[in-house]
Amino acid sequence: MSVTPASQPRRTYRHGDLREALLDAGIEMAREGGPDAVVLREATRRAGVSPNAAYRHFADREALLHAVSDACLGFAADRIEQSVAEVPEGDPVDTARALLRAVGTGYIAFAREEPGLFRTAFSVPDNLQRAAEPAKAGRNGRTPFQLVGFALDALVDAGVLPRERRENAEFLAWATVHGLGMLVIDGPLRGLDDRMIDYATARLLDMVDRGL
Amino acid sequence: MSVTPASQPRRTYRHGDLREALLDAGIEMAREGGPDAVVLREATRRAGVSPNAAYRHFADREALLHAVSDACLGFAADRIEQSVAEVPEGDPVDTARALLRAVGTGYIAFAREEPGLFRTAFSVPDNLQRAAEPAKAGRNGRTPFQLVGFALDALVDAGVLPRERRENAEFLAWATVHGLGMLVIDGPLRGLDDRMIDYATARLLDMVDRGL
DNA sequence: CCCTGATGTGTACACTGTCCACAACCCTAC
DNA sequence: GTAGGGTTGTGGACAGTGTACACATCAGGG
Repeated sequence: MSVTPASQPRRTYRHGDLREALLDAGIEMAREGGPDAVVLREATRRAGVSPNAAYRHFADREALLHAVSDACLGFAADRIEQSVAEVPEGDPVDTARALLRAVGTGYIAFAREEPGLFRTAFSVPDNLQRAAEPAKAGRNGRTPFQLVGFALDALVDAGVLPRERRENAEFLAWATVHGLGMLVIDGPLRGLDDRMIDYATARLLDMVDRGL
Repeated sequence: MSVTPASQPRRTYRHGDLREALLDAGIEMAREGGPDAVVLREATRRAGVSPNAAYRHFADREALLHAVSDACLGFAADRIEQSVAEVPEGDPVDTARALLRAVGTGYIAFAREEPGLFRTAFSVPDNLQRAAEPAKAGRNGRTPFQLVGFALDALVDAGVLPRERRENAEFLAWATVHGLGMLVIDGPLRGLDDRMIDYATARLLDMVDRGL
C-alpha cells in the first residue's frame, strides 16, 4: 500500500506518506513472525528510507509496535464481522445466540488464519479505557470489544441473558475465547488438527451459552 | 542459587553448575521483564562468565528461553497447589467443585503475582505432547495441565461432571482461566483494581461450574 | 602421568535501536 | 518572488545483542 514501490528509489525528497508505509511494513512483518518480528530498521528498508526517518513518525520502536497492534485489532474486528454477517435472520432468540457464537468463531478463526497478527494484537499492554478507541476499530468502525458487547446486548434484548448478568459479561465471554485462541496458537493446544479445534471451539461456546 | 556469588570472581576454572546459574539468572530476568527481558549475555554476566560459555549448555537464546519457560510453568504449578491445599475436606461434591475453583484461582493468582513469569511460561510454542513433561512440573512433580485434569477427574468421581463430558474438558477449563489471566495482565482488563478482578474471576468460575 | 573430551575465553561480525548534527525540501509571509 | 523557518529525511556513530570460530584450560580415566 506504500505510495512509492520499494523496487525503485524515490525521486522526490518527501516520501508522501511514510507513516502509512512504515505501518504497512510493520503489519507485514507481524503477519510473518509476530510482534518480535516487527523491527524498525527493516520497516524503513522496506519503505526505501533511511533508518532514522522512522523517528519523525514514531517516538521509538515501541510506538510503531503499538500502532501495528492497534491495526491488528482492527483486522480481528473485520474477521469477526465477517462471521457475524453470515448469521441468518430468524427467531430473535436463536439469532441472538448465534450472534455471540459468531463473534467467538470469528475470533478463533482470526487467531488460526493470522496467528502473527493475533499475537501482535495482544502483545502490547492495554487497558479498558482504550479498548474502544477508533484506531483499534475495523472497517465498520467497531472494535472487537464493542462487537462482543453488541452480541451480549442482543442476548439481553432477546431475553436470553438476564439483565443483571449483563454487566461485565464482556470479560467472561472474551476471556474464554481469547484463552482458547492463545492456547491454540502457541499454547499446549498447538498442532491439534482443525476438526479437533472446531470441536473444542463448539464445546467452549456451548459452555459460555450455558454458563453466562 | 548460583554456586559462585556474582560479587567476587570465580577462582576455579570450572563454574560448577553453570547451566543452573544461567537458568536462575534467566528466571530472575523473566520475573522482572517477561520473556523479552531474558537476554543471553546478561545471564552470562550475572553468572560471572564469558558470553559464549552459555553455548556449552544451551543451543541458543531460544533454548535458554525455553528452559526458563518450563521452569515458569513449574512455578505456576506450585502456586496452584498452594490454592488447592487450602480447600477444606468435606462433602465430596463440594470438595470436588472447590478443587476446580482452587485450580482456577491459583492460576489467576500466579498471573497477578508474577506477571513476568506468567507471560514467559506461555511465550514459547508448545503442544499437548509436551504438556506433561517433568521439566514443566512443580515441586510436587505435577504440571498445571495435570492439575486441571485431576480436578476434573474429581468432579467426575463425585458425580458432578457427566463422564461423557470429561474428555478434553481440560481445554475448556484451561482456556477460560488462561484467557482471563492474559487479559488481566496486559490485555484490556489491565489496571482493574483487585476487587474487580476477584469478582470477574468468581463469575468466570461460576460460568465454568455451570457450563462445563 | 599424559591425553582427550568437556568447558570456558577471546575476537569478530552482522544486526538492532537510538542519539546527534546536518541537508533538502515545502510553505508562508512579506 | 524571494527569504526565512519548520518539517522531513540523511549520515555517521555508539552501545548492546546473538552467535560463529579458533583457542585455552582443566578434570578425570587409560
